[in-house]
Order: sequence, then C-alpha cells, then structure tokens
Amino acid sequence: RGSAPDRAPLPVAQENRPAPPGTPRKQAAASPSVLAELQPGCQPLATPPKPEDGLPAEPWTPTANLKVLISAASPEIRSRERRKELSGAAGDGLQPRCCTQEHLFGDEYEKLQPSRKEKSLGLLCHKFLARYPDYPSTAENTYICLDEVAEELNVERRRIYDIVNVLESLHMVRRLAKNRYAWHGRRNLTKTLQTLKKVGEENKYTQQIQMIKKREYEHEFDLDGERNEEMPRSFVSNENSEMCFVELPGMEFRAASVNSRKDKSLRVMSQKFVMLFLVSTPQIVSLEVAAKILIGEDQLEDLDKSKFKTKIRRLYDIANVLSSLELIKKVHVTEERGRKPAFKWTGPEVLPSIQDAKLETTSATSIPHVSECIASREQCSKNLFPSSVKQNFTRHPSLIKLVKSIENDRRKIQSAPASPVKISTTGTDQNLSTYTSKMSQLAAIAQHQLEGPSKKAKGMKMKLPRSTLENNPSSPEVAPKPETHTAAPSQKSVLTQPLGVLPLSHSSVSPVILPQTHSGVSYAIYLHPSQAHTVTTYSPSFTLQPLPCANVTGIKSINSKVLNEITTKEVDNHIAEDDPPKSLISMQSESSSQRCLKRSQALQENNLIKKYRSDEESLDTSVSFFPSGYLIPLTQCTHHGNKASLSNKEKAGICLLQHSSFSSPPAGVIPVTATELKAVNIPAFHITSLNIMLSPTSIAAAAPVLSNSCLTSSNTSSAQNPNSSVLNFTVQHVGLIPAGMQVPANPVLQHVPISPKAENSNHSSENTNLQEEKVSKNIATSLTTCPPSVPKEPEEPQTTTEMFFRTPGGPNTVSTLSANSDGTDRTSQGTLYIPQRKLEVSED
DNA sequence: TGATCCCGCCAACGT
DNA sequence: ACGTTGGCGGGATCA
Repeated sequence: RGSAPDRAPLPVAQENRPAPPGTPRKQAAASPSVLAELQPGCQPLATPPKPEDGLPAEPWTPTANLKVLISAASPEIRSRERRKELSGAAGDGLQPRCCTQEHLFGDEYEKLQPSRKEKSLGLLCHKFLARYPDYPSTAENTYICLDEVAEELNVERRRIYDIVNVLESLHMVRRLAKNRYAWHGRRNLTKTLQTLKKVGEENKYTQQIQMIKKREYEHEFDLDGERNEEMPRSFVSNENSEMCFVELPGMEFRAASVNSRKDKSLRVMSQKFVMLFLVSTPQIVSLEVAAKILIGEDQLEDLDKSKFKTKIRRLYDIANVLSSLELIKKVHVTEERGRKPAFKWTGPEVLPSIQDAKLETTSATSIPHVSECIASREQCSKNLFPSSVKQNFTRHPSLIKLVKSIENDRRKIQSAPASPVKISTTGTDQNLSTYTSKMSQLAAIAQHQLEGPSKKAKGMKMKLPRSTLENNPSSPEVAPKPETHTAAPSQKSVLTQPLGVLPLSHSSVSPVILPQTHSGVSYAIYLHPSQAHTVTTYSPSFTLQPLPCANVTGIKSINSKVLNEITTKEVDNHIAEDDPPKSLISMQSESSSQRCLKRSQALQENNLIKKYRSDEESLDTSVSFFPSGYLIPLTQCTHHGNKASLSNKEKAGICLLQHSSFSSPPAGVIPVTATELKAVNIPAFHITSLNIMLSPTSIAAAAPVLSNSCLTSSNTSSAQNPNSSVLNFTVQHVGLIPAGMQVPANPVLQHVPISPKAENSNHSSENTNLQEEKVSKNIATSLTTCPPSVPKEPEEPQTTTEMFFRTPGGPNTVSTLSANSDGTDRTSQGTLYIPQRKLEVSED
C-alpha cells in the first residue's frame, strides 16, 4: 500500500465529511463542543494570558507542576463523555472548575483554568515521562497501559498515542499488545540515534536539505530556478519514500505487528525528523524544510498546501514530544526572508558508529563519549545485531503462513505471563505509587527534570545478564572486544543471536539485507513497495556495486553531479570552519566495508538459519526476532503481529544478525542499502543477489541460502566483479582513498569522483540567525538547565567491551565529535560537508 | 496575522 | 460488531 494510496482514502473520506461539515461534525460532537464552549468561554474571559504564562514560566517547579496537575486533575476527559451525556447543567456540575472558576475570577481561577498550554502535548508528555524512569533497570520490565495512563493523566487516549508513537520511534517504548507497551526509557536511545543517523546519512538527508534550501533560494532570488531543480527533486524525493521505519534489534516486533497503516505515520515521521537533526551540521532544522523532506519528492513544487500544512502540524506534535525529551529545542532561524520556526538538536551527540569508533579507536578512546558508545553498542549488540530490512515486495504466501504460525506460537508463549509486570522491586513500587498519586507525579516530574540530562551514563551500561526478556541472552563472550572479531564467532552468533533470516524464497520477495552500516548498529527498514520503483537515490556505496543496469549508472552520475553542485558551495565554508578529521573518512569507508562484512556474516548465519529455526524454541530465550516475521523470535517481546499486515508492507524482510563482534572490521563486502536498490530501480531481489555475490567472504555458500530464487534471477548481475568493488572498499577502508572514491574496476558503475571544487557560493542560509525560542512555555527547559553531570552508574565491566565505557560526560561533551558525522557524510557523498552556517542563536 | 497545535471525527485495524 | 489506533485537518489560541 503505497503511501499515496493510503492517503487517498482517508483524506477523501474526511473531506467528504467536511463538506457537510462544520455543522454536522460539531453537532455530533455537540457534547464535547459544549465542553469546549464551557471552558473556552470561561477561560477566554478570565484566563487569557496569565495562567499560561504563570505555569509555563515556572514550569517545572513543584508548585507549577502542582498547579498543572490540579488543573489537569479535573476530570476533563472522563467527564467529557459524561458531559456529553449530561451535556447540560450536569456537565457543569461535573466540571466544577469551570463554573467555579467563573465565579472565582481570581488568580486561582486563572490557575485552575486549563489553558491551551496546559493541555499541550508537551506538557502532557512531561507528565507521561515523569511516570517512568529514564533508565529503567534492565532486570525488570515496566509496562505501560495506555488506558491507565490516559485516565491518570486525564487526557484522551488519542493524545497518549501521539506521545507513545513518538517514543516508540525512538525505541523508548515498545508495543507489546494493544493497549500495552513496554517502557525502555532512554536505555536504547543512543543506539537508536546512531541508527537513525546512519539511516539518515544513507538517505542523503543532508543533500536533500541542501537541495531544498537551494531551491528556496532560487525561488527567492529568481523565480525561474525551477529547471535546475529537476535533478534535485528526484534526488530529494527518493529517500523518504523508501524508508519506512527503522527498528533496532530487539525492538522490532511492534513494527511488524503494529505497522499497518503506519508507514508514514507519526512514528516514521518522527524518525525522519530526528534523522534530519542528526545529519545536519548545524543541528538545526526548520519546520519548513523538515516538512518538505518528509512530504517527499512527489510533491515538489506543487506543494500541496494543505498537505504541507498538515505535515507541519504533525511536526509540531512530534517536536513537542521531542522537546519534552529534551532532544530538541525550539528556535527561530532568521534568514533574509524572515524568521522561520525551527528546532535545534539538544540531545546527545551521536557518534557515527561503533565500527567507526573502533577504527579510530586510538583517537576515539580518548573521547569518553565514543568509548561509551562503543561499549554500549557492544553490550547491546547482542540484541541489536540483527538487521532486517523490509521491503516493498510482498511476502510469499507460504512465508506468510509460516510467519503467522510462528507468531502465534510466540504470542502464546508471551501471553503466558511469564514475568510479572512491573512487580516488586523498589523501583517498580515507586512507579506504582506514582501512578496513584499525582503529587508523586509532580515530584517525579521535578526529579525527572533534574536528572534528565544525566541519565545517559546509566543507559549506557547494559548488562549482559539481563533478564531474558530484555535482551538476548547472549553469552558474555558474545560481546567481544570491538576490534577482535573473527569469523569464528559466527557460530556463536547463531546461537547467541537470533538470526532470523528467512530464506527469501520467491522472486517477489526479496529480502534485502541491510548492511550494517558503519555504525555497526543494525536496523531494519521498511520500504514501501510503491516507492521502490520510483525512487532514485544516489548513494556512494551504490557505485561500488556491479549492476548491469545502464540506467543506474546514468542516474547515479547525475545525482552525484547535482549533489556536488549543490553541496559544494557550502562545503568550502564548512571546511574552513572545521575540518573533519581524515579519520572520519577512513571511518566511513570502513563502515561500508563493515557492512559488507556483516552481510557476509549474515549470509553465513543464514545458512545456519534453518538450524536455528529448528532450534527455535530452545533458543527462544536468547533469540530475538524480527519484525518481518521472517524471524522467529522469540524473546520476550510479544510480537503479535499480524502477518497479514506484514505481508502487505513488508514483503520480505531479512533479518540478519550481526554481531558487532563478528564483524571484523574491514571485510570487503559491498553494502547495499535499500535506498540504493531503489535508486537503481532494480527489483530488490536483484540487489539482494548482488549483495550476496559481492560478499567476498561467504558469498558462495551463503548466497544460495539467502536468496535462492533471488540469485537465480539476478545471477546475471552477479557475474560482475565483486573483486573490484571489494578492492574499492578495501582501499577505502585502508584509507588509501576517500570513501567517496572508487577504483574504477567496474566501468558501469563508475562513480564520478567528486572533486570538491567549491563554487564558494554561500547560501543565504549562512546568514541565518537563530533565535532560540523562549522556552518559558516549556517546563522542561527550565528544569533542563540542571547540568547533567550525573555520573553513570558504576558498572562492572563485564566484558572487555565494557572497559571502554567511560563515564560519559554530558551529552554535549563530545561536541567535537560532531564533526565526525559531518565528515562522514561528506566523505560518503564525496562532497557534501555542510558548513556550519553561522547561525546566531539567540535565546529569548 | 501568522504560528501553534488542540480536538476529535472517523477510517483502518485488530480481535 | 465492537474496541483500538491514529491520520487528518478544522479552527481555536497564542504571540
């Protein structure tokens, strides 16, 4: 179901309704409207500005919170329905505050009055977050009951969904079942962000952003700039379309089961939005740009205004949640044209990847953050390794059945309440108490606020011996040192890590193996079928692959050119400001190589899959599953997925398990990303096969396993010379040549080396001034201020990996590293390095 | 007036 | 058939 199709239906339906519109709807909602009327009526008069200011301004002070809570406490929502029923005087009775307020008129009145702000999603999100620890112990699982939460927070469930969806996109929660989520807090946040960053890089968001900006400029200066844009469009468009949802290993289930219509959902939007920040050099993203990118190519110029508007609305929703998480902060970017709303990333710096880090180990080591990340990854790796990609193609029926049965089994297993939900422990208890008491909530909020920043350290430490549920019970050995990996581990990996790779059997389904990107974090991407064909993406890595299609080449080259042009300009500036370490470059190349490697590993694993499957049950405890359904999972997570839905969306998902441990650094496999595939317009299977072919290591053996049919179909292509590609990777990896460059082994695929001749044209954007928005409204902000120098919890290093852990400084500590990401991009792109624009951020 | 974004209808989905 | 999710956009608020 293409995104397009999806929308069509809904919008239409709604629109139809609207026609008769306002009246009917409102009347229908009469009761609610009544409410609205009541409140508004009362408030507007008396309440206006003060209440809000007061609350928000003081936000997180206990007092303020209290006020808020109190106001919130009023049974708006619940009563709302009642009101509907009662809709009259009775309604009033239910809402004492309103009536009372009117009578009161005083400050109190104001305070009590729930102003719009008080109902804001951001505030609600804060309350929500206050209920749970940022870093819940891995040992215990905390569950969230939406109904409960909605009731306690006195909001309609609809609002909770908004919050949860965003949190889910960050893997802070995982959907277990209807109405039920597991709380992970920020435990996996780092990984998630790394993954998102990686995906963002792969999607060339940076370039897209540049394109959009460029376009804007052109429009401004001269309206005729259109023609130039053609290229960009295609370029721009491709990425979003393809990627649907990024999952972390261990967190996938919900996607599988829950994803149905969600493709473009808030979840996906949220991820993309975050990616934009992670990929942007000045980590500032304007709503406008974000909306355009999220909307995707289709709509280029003809920006559907309403669509754009809707997107903006959604972005605000997401931004509010992200703000509550303190990941972003609102600012205003002032450009020549004027001032535009934007958001600035205030979350932790995201390191490129473990792998990269490893490469740079020497240098990186010094940096706490890096080491930290690495360590965390390693630890997490058990869970994370598997990478899976969901594709557009439909799953073969037989597979579907299989999957279904598997899921059912799993469900049954899960259904059996093996582990008591949030039980016992003190921590839990506290939580419970919180639930009950609003006061506690306040306290919690305050506390939350205070500690907010600090947790990172905590999150980092993940213990191997976690409850089975939480992670794959991998043996400690699994998490070997980063540097050391050998083929040997593969076996282990199989055991320890679940691989759920499915044999891609039919032609229609082609599993795409997602390469581990340099980050080393595995993730799954869901692709939309519809887009697969249309998309054209330029990706450096792509170049390497030997694809038979002539088209590909052309496209690629074009894109690259475009990119060069676009980006080049800024590059100069940027470079001047800060030069990314060469190491970065090397890292990048490595990453790609690693990906390859991982693939190969994956392949190997695939071979083992069958075995795995047989052992599935036994493995359950330790195994993870995959979203696609191909995997069989098992673990804790409830995966109820509807196969059907899966089939629709994810046709073939391949899950590869990769252990960071396994992946030995530089293997020379060519990574193929979904994006790339699309770019090529080649059926996924082809690509898959290619990948297989390419993987130097285990290609021969693995390939067959992975894609039987696939191989056959694409064998022709396979013929290509992997060697050359391998060579390129190797070379790059070694650092002999920049990642972007390729050794022309394969004529067809030749990548055009981009020479950074910068045009030196500065974008107007440079002049951008950022003004941080006054956060008065954000409670969080004020609290946030508290320095997070919280030491991470002392952990005992269990694995060598852990040794790398260093106490994290504040999230920002590593700011210097940020360059890496940029550098990475640049290298990968061959060109882009987005200069930091001199943005002046002024806070109000 | 434009920026925000709450609200809740109702379709898609799940059971 | 009914409950859960959540896309979507009207229109109220805020600045």
